[in-house]
Amino acid sequence: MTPQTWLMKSEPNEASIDDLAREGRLPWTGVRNHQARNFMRDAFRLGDRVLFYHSSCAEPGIAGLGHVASAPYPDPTQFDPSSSYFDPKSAPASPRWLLVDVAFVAKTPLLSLAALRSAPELADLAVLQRGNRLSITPITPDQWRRLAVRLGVPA
DNA sequence: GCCAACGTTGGC
DNA sequence: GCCAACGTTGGC
Repeated sequence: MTPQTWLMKSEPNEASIDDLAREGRLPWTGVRNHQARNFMRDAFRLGDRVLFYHSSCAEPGIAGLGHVASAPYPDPTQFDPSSSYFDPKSAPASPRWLLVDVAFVAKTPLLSLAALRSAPELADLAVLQRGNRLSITPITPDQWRRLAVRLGVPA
């Protein structure tokens, strides 16, 4: 089966594409939204493509590529009282929050949010829809082909 | 800092 | 189950 593609938002002051490039792979900690968690739990497959999106920063946009590098497993920060992601309602026997590891593939020239919005052929991206706040959104195969052109990478 | 959008909480 | 209040996200 051909890999699916996901857009995953990260605040670069927490984890940037440069952090991922340096570390090679990172656990995608901190997802605390059921819909985003369910994507990782139910739909992610090893090797799926990840579009690494910088959010809540001076220049939001797609900053690089990765791939899904693990099966889903419990996010350890939910059990850590010193973590801002601590969830007192979660127990190790029945963890509420899962994550996957994401591996580095490549940095791309920043495809900024402004550039995404100004590309008519990308207007259907979920991340551009009014009111969207979801930190993980699916990218269709056709959307990926159009994005690859803009990113200057092979589809 | 502002604020639109949307999710969650909790009283009823 | 309804819904008002409140909290969070995230661009600007």
